[in-house]
Amino acid sequence: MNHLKIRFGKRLQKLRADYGITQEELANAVELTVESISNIERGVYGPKFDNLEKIAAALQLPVKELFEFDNET
Amino acid sequence: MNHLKIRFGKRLQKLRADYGITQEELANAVELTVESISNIERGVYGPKFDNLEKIAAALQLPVKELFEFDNET
DNA sequence: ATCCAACCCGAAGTTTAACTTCGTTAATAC
DNA sequence: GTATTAACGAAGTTAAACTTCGGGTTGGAT
Repeated sequence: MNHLKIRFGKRLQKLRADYGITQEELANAVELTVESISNIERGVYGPKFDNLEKIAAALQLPVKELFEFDNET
Repeated sequence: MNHLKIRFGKRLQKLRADYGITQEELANAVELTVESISNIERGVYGPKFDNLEKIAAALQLPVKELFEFDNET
């Protein structure tokens, strides 16, 4: 239905909020700009593979958690 | 310990084998070359976001399944 | 009311990961 | 011996990911 990028972005936004950090703090941890984090959360683009790993590490989560969407098997 | 790319590649290789198709057949379904599938399975690089989605679709799996590794929480 | 923090949202430019295209090698099976 | 499947390198191309500007909005302090 929705793109993966959109769903991933929303999922990231929620997990980051739950973790209690700002886009800027996540950006620093992942070594990206705030704008990039914003773009990723809005589904403008997905992160490249290396940054997927860094994002999961920053939030202290396994990568698969970032792809755990509602309504999915 | 191992890179995400390596673990992802191995996971993909297993899931593809379980699904019973060749690299070439997956490549056709995803609109990539066989060499690219080979590179991804060997962890040379990870797929871009759009192709992540296509790979999961081709194997009729949710994306998160591709990141379900052994020994992980 | 205004300052500030956090974030949204384009547009235009840059970088480099992802991808392709060659070619070679090797194992298995028929 | 020849298909099939896949590993593996190197060199070149493409476009997704990322940056850098800019301006705009919201909500909560002071």
